[in-house]
Amino acid sequence: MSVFEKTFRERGISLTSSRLALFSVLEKARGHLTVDEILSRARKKDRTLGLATVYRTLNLLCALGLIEKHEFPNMEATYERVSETEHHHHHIIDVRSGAITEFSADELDVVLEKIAAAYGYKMQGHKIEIYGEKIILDEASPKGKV
Amino acid sequence: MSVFEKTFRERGISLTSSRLALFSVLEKARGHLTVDEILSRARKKDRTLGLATVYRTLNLLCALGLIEKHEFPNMEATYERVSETEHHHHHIIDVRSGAITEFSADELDVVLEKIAAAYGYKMQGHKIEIYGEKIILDEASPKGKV
DNA sequence: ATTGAGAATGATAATCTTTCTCAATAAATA
DNA sequence: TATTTATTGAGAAAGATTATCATTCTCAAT
Repeated sequence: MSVFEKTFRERGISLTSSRLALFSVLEKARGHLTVDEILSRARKKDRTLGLATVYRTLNLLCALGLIEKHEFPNMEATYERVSETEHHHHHIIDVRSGAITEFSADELDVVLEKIAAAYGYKMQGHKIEIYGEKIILDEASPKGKV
Repeated sequence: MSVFEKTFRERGISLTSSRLALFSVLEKARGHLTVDEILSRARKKDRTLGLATVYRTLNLLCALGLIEKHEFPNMEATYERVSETEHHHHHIIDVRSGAITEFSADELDVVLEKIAAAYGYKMQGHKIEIYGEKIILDEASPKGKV
């Protein structure tokens, strides 16, 4: 049984065919999915799935901590499964292409926790985004162009 | 002359009464302002100012690096003047109240730059958000409640 | 298996924020 | 001051998400 399904059962939340179709898409997917990608993939399993149900289910899964929503500037929102095995990760956003690269930086957690504490907060979560440009190893320069 | 005005002159960008009204609001304000707050404050100076112009000018000021846009989950977007004197800062978001606290952590910049470099990126900007709950110094506990 | 109460659904309307369109206006330059 | 061009305001439009509501489904108790 999938983790999503297990969580729903444990919590006594109804398992419907819409939800199972969405579980399958989200648990199977690698990386970030937009709402439309999620809808069209899930419709292959459940032909009548509606957009509102997708939003409702995504919100529910976020609230349960099973998926994460990502909103980067000038980009469509995306959703991603929270892995049980992999660490919490952060993102490098390519300012040119919008490409997303993930990285982990667990060593920063304690630093951020201390900062939070210094301001009287108990840290519950954090988010780091690096915006940058891909370094292109220049193939032209060596030729000595003026 | 204000920094905003100076920048516009240097770049040869038109100075209109709409823009001057908005400059005054943004340069004077402390902290984060929503679009509606900005519009209503600026309308006191320029009675006919339109919403579209507010958005256009905010986008322009963001592009020039004079203000920053902040978008936190489930909150209205806010804008904030980029200070010439203060450092770049980050945010602690109170998950209960939505209150925003600012902090600086320049020592993390170099760490993030290294991470970016390790992935082949030249860092151009970064954003750190800490989500947490305010620690309430409990006044009841010391009484020894069971 | 059947039932009944409540939860979930799909379709669509509504909402909210932001951008677009375009005729009218204002700014900058000569 | 005339001319050229950019900017403006108003409202339409777009895009994303949520609300509404009658219908359908789930699930525990029969």
